[in-house]
Amino acid sequence: MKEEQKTEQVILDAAEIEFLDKGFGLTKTTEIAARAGVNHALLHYYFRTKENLFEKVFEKKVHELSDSLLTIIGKDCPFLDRVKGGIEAHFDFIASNPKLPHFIFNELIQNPRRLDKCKPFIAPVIAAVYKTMQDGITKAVSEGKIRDIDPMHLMYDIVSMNVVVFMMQPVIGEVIELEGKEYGEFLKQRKVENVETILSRLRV
Amino acid sequence: MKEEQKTEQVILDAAEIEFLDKGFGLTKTTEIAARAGVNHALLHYYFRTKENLFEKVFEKKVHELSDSLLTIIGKDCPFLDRVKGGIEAHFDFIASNPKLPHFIFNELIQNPRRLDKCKPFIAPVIAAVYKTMQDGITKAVSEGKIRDIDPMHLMYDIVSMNVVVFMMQPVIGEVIELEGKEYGEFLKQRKVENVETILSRLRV
DNA sequence: TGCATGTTTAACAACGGTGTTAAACATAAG
DNA sequence: CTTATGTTTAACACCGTTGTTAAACATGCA
Repeated sequence: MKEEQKTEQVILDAAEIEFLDKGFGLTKTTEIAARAGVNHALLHYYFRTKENLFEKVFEKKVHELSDSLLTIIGKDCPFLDRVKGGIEAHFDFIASNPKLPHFIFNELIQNPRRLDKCKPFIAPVIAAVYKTMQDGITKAVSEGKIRDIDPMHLMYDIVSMNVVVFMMQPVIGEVIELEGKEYGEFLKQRKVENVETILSRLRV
Repeated sequence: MKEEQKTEQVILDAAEIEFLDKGFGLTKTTEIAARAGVNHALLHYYFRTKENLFEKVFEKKVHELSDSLLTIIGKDCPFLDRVKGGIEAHFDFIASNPKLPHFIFNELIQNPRRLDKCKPFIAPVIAAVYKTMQDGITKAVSEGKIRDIDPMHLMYDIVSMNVVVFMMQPVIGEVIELEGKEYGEFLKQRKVENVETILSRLRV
């Protein structure tokens, strides 16, 4: 029975890699099985359909992505420091999961029906982040520490800056080398730049 | 012969819509034919293969997207005004072609071989924008009008802010209504916010 | 020992998508 | 009128993918 769970997990791990790479529509169950080092009949034995298997992976990934928004609200400290920490934490998360945003966007575009299933647990997270930010902003503004900003726009600013870096990585990776920079070095600079840009927007 | 070109164009237009929506892998040639109001045999008569048809569409789209970078360099005027105009023009372009960035990224991820074919005409555009920006920045910095910034980062900042708005539209569209805002209104605000954020980053 | 469960093997059915072909038809141009 | 070309119809071959099934095997547990 331990063996049983282990195999299921091996298949799930393989499926995660394949789905994240190619999306639902272009992933072949046979290749998942091959990656898992397992017969393709066994995959159907455990999950019956590709759709079932996908949903398990997808839900997990949606949770990971929406939870990542929570990293934007960091520890309790002066607002600007908090935003800085939040941006950096979020940046690091995306750096560790570079394919995640594109994967989620793509699946939701390709099959909007999935949106209904995950809206219930995305919405509260956004609402929570929104509220926490709102409080922080109101306080910091009243203290004259920052300029006013709609929390939704601040979230968009942060997510935009952090996400695009990694979405464009496969495309720009080689081109950037033409400029003589290592891509790793560029990423480091980019993190600093993202923080600096958002903070500039906030500073009075 | 006029008829001939017209039909070819009708097919290309239909293909463009389908490919932009679903990507190469998930688009069916039969559906392209159906949308074009044309028999599916005729499609093969004109283009022989799905791949051929796709390449025609893809090249056109890559050109559109890379050329859009040129809109960032607007008319000749004080640097900050120029950047403002550039951001707005770029924003408007993406607004008119909201599916374009995701489409291009997706195809290049799915089939990196395509990158080689379009790198030759993307690279010069980036280089041109880079150089023009570099000149503008150097001058404005020496006049004490802006803080220094790497042109590549400035490009990234602008593209990031503008692109994500429309990439997340299908996902966030409904959620944002919960906040009581019209999405159209949100977009208008977003355009202002993008300009403001970038300009804040530049101002001394 | 024997049973239950996990796993493999191998073959198969069903389906859908790509691309081909041949025959018929429409129509404009010579 | 005749020919060339664009177009439709309908049928087809080919292939890959999903999902199923039956039989055999391995292994641990009763």
